[in-house]
Amino acid sequence: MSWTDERVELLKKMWGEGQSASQIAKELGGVTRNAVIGKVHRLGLSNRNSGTSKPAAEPKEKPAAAPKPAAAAPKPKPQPKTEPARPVTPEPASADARPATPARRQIIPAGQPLPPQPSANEISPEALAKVNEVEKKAKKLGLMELTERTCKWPVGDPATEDFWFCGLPVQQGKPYCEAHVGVAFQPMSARRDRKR
DNA sequence: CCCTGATTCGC
DNA sequence: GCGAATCAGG
Repeated sequence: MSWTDERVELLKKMWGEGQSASQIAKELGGVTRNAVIGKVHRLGLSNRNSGTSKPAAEPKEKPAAAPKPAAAAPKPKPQPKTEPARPVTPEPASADARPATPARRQIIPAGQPLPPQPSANEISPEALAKVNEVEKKAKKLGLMELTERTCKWPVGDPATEDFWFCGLPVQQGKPYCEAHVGVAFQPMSARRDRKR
């Protein structure tokens, strides 16, 4: 595959939209992300610097480094960092209004029976919200579909048809995705309750 | 381990 | 010019 006009334009477009090199490569097909990045650089549009701690030049070994050609290209439209914007959907699982009592909420709110909870039962509401949210977009994988890098957080009752594993990309090392890692690994501030 | 972009250098 | 290999960071 060669860099035809069209392909280059798609590259420019996608890069401008903030797509990653690998995504662009996938879209284009026939090229690797390396190729894309290389092309991006050659095109001189690698501008996506926004504070990456790397202002100074790398003191590698570059004898007689030619100064960058100060070709001033007319840039009336400085591509502002287009933030993809997360369409966060705050889904109030339960509209339990309690204005008079801002007290702590019950344990786990909505229906889903929480899986293997270490022992603690006080997980940050934020983490829980995240879990509830993430379960909506879970891959809902079956046991056989799990791999080394799919979240193995179980949801539902194993005795039911309504049972599946999260399946989202795990967080480096951990067996769970980010959201589930949040509720899985608690500081173990568990309080031995249930005084016989 | 997964991902990201950046750079180098033989082709 | 091209892009795999490599590097550097998250």
